[in-house]
Amino acid sequence: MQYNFNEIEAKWQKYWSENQTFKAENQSDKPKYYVLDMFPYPSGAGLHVGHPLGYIASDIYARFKRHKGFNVLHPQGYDSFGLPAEQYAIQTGQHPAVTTEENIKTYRRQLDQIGFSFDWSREVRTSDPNYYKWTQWIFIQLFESWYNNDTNKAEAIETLISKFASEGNAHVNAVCDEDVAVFSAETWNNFSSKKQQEILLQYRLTYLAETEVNWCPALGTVLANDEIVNGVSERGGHPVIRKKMTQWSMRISAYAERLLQGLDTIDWTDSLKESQRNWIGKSIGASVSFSVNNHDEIIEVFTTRPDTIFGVSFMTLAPEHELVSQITTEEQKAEVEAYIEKTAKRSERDRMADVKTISGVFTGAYAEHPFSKEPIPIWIGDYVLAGYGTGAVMSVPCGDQRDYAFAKHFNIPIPNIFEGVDISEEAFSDKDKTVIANSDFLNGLPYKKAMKRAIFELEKIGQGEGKTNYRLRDAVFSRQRYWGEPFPVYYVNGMPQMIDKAHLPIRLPDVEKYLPTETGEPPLGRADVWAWDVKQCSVVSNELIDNETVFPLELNTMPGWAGSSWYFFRYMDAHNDLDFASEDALKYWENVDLYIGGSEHATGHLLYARFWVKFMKDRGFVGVEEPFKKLINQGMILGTSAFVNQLNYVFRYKNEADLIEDTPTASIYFKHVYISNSLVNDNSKVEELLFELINKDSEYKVLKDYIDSGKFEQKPELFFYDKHVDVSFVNSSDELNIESFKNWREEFNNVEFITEEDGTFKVKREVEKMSKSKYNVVNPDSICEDYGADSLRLYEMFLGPLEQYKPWNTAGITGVHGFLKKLWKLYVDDNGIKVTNSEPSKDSLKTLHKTIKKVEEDIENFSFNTSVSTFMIAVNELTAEKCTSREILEPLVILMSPYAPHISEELWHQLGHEESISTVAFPKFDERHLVESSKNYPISFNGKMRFTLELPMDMSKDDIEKAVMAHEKTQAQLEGRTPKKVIVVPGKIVNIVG
RNA sequence: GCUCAAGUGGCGGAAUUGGUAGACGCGCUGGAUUCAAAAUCCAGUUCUUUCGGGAGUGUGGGUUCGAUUCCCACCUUGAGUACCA
Repeated sequence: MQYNFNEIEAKWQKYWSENQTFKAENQSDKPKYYVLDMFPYPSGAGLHVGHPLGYIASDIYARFKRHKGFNVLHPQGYDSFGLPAEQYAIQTGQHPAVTTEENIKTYRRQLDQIGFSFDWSREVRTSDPNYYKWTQWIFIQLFESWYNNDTNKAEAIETLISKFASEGNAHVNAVCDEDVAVFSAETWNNFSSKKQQEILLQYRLTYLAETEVNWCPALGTVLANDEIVNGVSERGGHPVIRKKMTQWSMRISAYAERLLQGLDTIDWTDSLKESQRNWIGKSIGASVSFSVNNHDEIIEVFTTRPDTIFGVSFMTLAPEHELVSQITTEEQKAEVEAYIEKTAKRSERDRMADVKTISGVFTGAYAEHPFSKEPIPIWIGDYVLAGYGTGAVMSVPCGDQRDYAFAKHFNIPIPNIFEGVDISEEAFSDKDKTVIANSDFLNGLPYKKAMKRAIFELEKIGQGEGKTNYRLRDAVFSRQRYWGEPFPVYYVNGMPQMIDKAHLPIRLPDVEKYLPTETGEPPLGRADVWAWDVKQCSVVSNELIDNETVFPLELNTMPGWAGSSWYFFRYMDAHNDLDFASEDALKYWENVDLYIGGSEHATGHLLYARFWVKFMKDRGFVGVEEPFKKLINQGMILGTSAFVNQLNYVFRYKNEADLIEDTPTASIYFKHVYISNSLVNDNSKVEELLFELINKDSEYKVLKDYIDSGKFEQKPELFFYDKHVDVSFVNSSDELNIESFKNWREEFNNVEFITEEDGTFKVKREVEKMSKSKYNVVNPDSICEDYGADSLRLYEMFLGPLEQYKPWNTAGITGVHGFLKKLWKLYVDDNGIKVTNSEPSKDSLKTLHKTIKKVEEDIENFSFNTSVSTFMIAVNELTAEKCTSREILEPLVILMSPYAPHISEELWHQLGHEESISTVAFPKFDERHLVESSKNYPISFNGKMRFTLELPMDMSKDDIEKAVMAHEKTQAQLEGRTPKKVIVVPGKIVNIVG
């Protein structure tokens, strides 16, 4: 019987699906284990071989845990809201729901053929109204909550309202907007309802605010900072400008400290935790208020070095700082305005690229030093960022290199306040070695003490206090898109109102076009039926808006991370209509034990999900503080792109007089000539071939004309332009199939090739991200067809460590495929199964138990690549031993089943079992089988002598000493010296000392 | 600049409480089988050599009887982040 993988795989995939083999129950006697993949966005291009890497890893782990007796939840779903479907809809007019549905079908088919053990009965889709109903519900809960700093958790907004009604807001310690006015209980109660709502909005965990956003005119939407790369949009590369808009925001800053602390409780990689820590950006210091001379204004700054307060010799404000216009003197006005205008023109990019240039302007105003009362000149400079801290700094040139450079540049004095430190060349910022001098009450104090004292004194005079600052800022939650969750919000007198839970979901309305409206409103502005009738409690036509019972609905939609911030809870109870998940299900599954996905979500999804979970915990909706206990980042599988070298000749003009518009060169660009990669370095040969071509073909006469004109240097310079070629036209020796390439597209029909002498044409190779546009995509479908899903699974694991980035190379798959054939032959021959009940040999028992031990360790450590090698060795050894013993071969096939489930399941049934292999217990490792009879002990003697001595394995320490001593005695006799003393060191080594 | 990760044959990569470096696979070489090819099987494959051996895990030091593994400095590559006061 042959190893017919296609037949076997189809058979068992059908079996698993029909028998619901991997359906997880919400209660069980077994311990629970939750293995989750980051769910995919179903793109139109389908899966390539890079996508399943993480899924294969998590599937191996999930299957392993089932063998180990766990009740495993291993679900999958789709993050199906997103920009690509919308872009496609804009171009084609197709409803995103339709294309999304099609893409999901492709994904499902491709996932199924790889044989994952997903429980598809729990599938979720973020764009499904039954799912986003609960996304909307969570949004409402955020709206109905505020963050109480006293209890350090989120509370229902009603508790805040009753506090306001009974005592005002003076003693309320909440995370809120900075500009909240103080009011008494009486004033509160006399406020109009609208005024009350306005104030409450300043406290809610999601709130409307006028925010400066990154507006991308081409996409008609707002982008998050992490969606902008180098000043242009990540998708499409369109320019991005700053614009003010009223947007929903999430008060994630309330959770900054808990998000930071929580990192210590979870098992994530250090690098990932580090990037979250950096993103949160905690710094401890003080805020200090400086009064401005001759003005009422106060400038507040944040500093991490209050101990250097006596070193302040100037202040710097960001050019965008709101006080700049008020404090600037008449004389300086023109200069300051010119500077502000100049910096506003510079793009973020320019400002970043040009860190070294120092620029700034004096405002003419002076602030007063809180202690010395000396006047301090106030400058503006673009090295101070409006977005961080208060947008103003107290500049201490002796202690901060940027302040130092600024002071040097503008000849501002640099007072030294450090004991025994030379600051003539650069600033001194080593906190540990700091001793303060020339600083009144801080003299002689080291950094930490000086800092405490400074804060104490500042508080005493009411001009400052200790403060912790976070870089993490509130997250904008509105998107001007169509294909996202609609907000369950309507507006009465401009104030947002939440729609009651009973009427959710608020479904996406139909629109004619998916573009923003002509007036710049989001696409939902095009909807005709998009108003809320508070009497009927339903969405009605816009025409009925009457300011009494029918009101306009929110036009924005939620961002991509809304649906992905809580989906792991929905899998626990995916079909619940009454709740996002039942209490029992939440209590049983708790949180994700193992989460596998890419590291690109380090500061996006992974931070937002943690934020939402903490909020849901505070409000009692869930019982866990962190969503993902353990997290593994799988690396990416890269593609090996192929390029043809397109010729490009550049001619340099001889005489300046001939230059056209100062361009020193003229170039000819040979669209139709490609040159084999191994020839590109041989210029003389290229020229020879090319000139041959010129004489032959009139199309290249222009080159001849150039040369004959005499205006140019004799020798043109040669450049090559790389052009992507579909990798399917290239064989493993980098040779291009010229015919296929010519037929690929019309423009290539008549191209010329400069080939090797043997007529072959070599392409250039480069490793890049796998992508449709780079024509380097390898499709898993064809791999499954040619080698089978088990081969694909094993090979993806075998490629290298899970976390690493590695290029795909289809050639290598023959190795693991050959191994599977060997495995098959070990069990089955032409007459069917050949496994017998014969007694296993010692050697085969040893092979088996060695394999059990290694594979179990590997899975626990996620070193799946070395397991595959271990299997190969085991099968080679058992084949060599002609092992047919059931006692060996049955456990072996269980070991294999997480990695290669189809072949294992088939062999398991051939061995006469009825039940699925996935329910069988993992083989137990027995150390006794590994015990060797003897072992080579390395013996060393003061580094001068070294030999090995073969001794029985089960010898005691004393016996080893005796044996080595005996050996040493004979050795010493032979060499005519006195024997040395022998000491056995715990471990593998024996030392002999003099 | 800072933070993190990593440098081992032609290639992907094994090997750490410090103990025979290069497992396993690809590729390559030779052989068997075949009319031939594919497939399969067997042997070899770090470099070097006067066939005794010698060198060898990015570079230079150090600790150790012994270092791919630990320490110091440097170089290179990748990732993240960026004027964070």
